[in-house]
Amino acid sequence: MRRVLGPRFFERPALIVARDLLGKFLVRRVGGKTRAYLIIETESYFGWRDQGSHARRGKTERNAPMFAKPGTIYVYFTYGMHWMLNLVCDREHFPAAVLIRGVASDKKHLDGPAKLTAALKIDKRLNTKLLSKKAGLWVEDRGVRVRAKDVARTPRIGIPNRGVWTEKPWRFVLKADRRIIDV
DNA sequence: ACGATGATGAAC
DNA sequence: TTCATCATCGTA
Repeated sequence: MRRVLGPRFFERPALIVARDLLGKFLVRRVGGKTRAYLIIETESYFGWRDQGSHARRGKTERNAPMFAKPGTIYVYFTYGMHWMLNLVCDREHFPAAVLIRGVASDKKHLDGPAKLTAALKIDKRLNTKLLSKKAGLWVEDRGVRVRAKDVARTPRIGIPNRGVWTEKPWRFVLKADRRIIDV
């Protein structure tokens, strides 16, 4: 079973999409080579009120892709060094996205949002594009069933001093991914 | 545990 | 103009 996920998958609340992305595959085609990576860690960012989100102060030049159609790729540069990959969710004009924080292949374990973008050669050239084979980046459902007991939820990383928004358990981690990869 | 990295947007 | 940020690596 191999199904490319389209806008309909992403046209749901970011919290739902973040959970549902665990066990799906992020597929990258670059230089004629295609590689698939199991998504093992995500975080959701939801609406204007979310004080952990780039959209917390409204639309800006940088965060504009968050307001675009679901399935849009939002890549931003931070700390002067790192590219972050986000997949836009929910309806158009509502700022919501899922940050992809970790992926794994049979060879590599890319734990950390900047590690995976470096390894997959993801940078601003993908920003604002729709996930698609044409863009060279898409998501596939390959039939992996993720059970509730294999999912850990924690507060999001790197969001200090934001009150209740710091505590929201909006980070999702797939446990025991090694077992799933070996299947 | 801390400094370097050096884009972006907001606070001052 | 200065500061914090959805981090990581090297050095201590």
